Amino acid sequence: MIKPLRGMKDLAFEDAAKFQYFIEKAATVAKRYGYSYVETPILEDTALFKRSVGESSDIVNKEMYQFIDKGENDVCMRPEGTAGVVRFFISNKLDRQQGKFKFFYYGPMFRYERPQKGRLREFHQFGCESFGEASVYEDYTIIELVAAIFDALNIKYELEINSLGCQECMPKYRESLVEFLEKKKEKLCEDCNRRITTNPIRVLDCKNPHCKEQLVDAPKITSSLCSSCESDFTKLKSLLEQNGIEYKVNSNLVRGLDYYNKTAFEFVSSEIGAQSAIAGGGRYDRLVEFLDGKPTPAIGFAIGIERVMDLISLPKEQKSGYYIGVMDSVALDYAIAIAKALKMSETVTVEYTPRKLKAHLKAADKMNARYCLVIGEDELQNGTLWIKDLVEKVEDRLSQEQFLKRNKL
RNA sequence: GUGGGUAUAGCUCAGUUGGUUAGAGCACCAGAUUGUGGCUCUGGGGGCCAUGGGUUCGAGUCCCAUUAUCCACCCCA
Repeated sequence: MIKPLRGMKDLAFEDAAKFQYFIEKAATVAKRYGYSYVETPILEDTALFKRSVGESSDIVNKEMYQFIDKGENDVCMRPEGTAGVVRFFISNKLDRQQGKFKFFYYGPMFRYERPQKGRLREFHQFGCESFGEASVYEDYTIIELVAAIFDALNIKYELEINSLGCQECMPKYRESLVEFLEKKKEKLCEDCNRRITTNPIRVLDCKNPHCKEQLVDAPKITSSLCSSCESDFTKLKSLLEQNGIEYKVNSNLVRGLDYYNKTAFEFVSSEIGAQSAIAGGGRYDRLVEFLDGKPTPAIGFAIGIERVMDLISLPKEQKSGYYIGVMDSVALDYAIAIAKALKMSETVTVEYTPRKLKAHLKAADKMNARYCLVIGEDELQNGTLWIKDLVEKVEDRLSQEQFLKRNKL
């Protein structure tokens, strides 16, 4: 038996319904915030991700589905969504226009990781990217947008924010952090020691309790910000407060992708296991430039759809549509013709196996149909239909014309 | 990449210290005075006990390997 590949799942039945429900809600909210839909290719030039996500990140280092295609191009299945949208933004020369552009997208992402709860190799993200707006009001608004999506879906979350500083303050902070870490070197774990040179900020994020202990009095980025980053961060916090969005400052919050600067945020759920980040995002003012576009400030986020799946409860489904059954196979042709007309406007299921009335009613009930329509011997003889409303519990016998007229067909 | 757990019916799981024909619930199908649903009762179909090796008179049960899967580390949404 051929099974789906490791870390890949079929999406069907209730999960499929939840997925569509999520997309519908999220897209509706995103559109209200001025975002329009964009779909970019799943396969991209490997260089795109190396240059955007960053060579130092694990994603690029060891998790990419990368291969050489038949034209000998080095290609890669996208591990995240932002790079593709930024590439689209630049390829279409939108960076040369002065306007502001906002896009939302959703679709599959691929990372070659060991699967566990909330972590698949093929997973889906819904994300938004806003280009051309440097104001901190946009930082606030995009966080508000994520919150609005979760609110629309009745999902509980905790919001954590941080500022990663800019070109001015980040390098200085980095220096002082490295200095601090060098002193503690022997007491830190292997991974942390490696990170001191590769990506020192990530040390702050280490889950090892011994490391955490050592890092208590590490210099904090939030107290090393330059005046403009500092005032933006303060403004962001007050905007969140004014608008009733609860948050916690987490000065150890580091986004795993190299392109972030200034505002970084994460939405976390305590109800879904170890992989608790349900959305993450932040500002990436330098990324467009890195990818050969004109310098353009930008900010975005992504929601992990699978992570949020268990937190969604679908509205209860009402009985609807028609079930058509026959008690004798001679009536089938007749049933099919009626079904064809009905299908212009209704969901219709025809059972081809002749059954007793009781079995048909049972089946109609099982599939949540509103109406059960049965053609038996009597109906066949005098050209009528027997129809029962499974909700109102009333039944009727109509001629075919009467029935079609009643349904305006 | 590193740990640990699990693998028996379509699904959720029982299965005694190894012992005859493999169990339940759910789901499915059929019946319970002639053509009336959701409840109930009765019956039925459905298993290479993940795969491959061992140990044994005898293995679903014990041992080894492989594979899959889950959870955690790591990483991240």
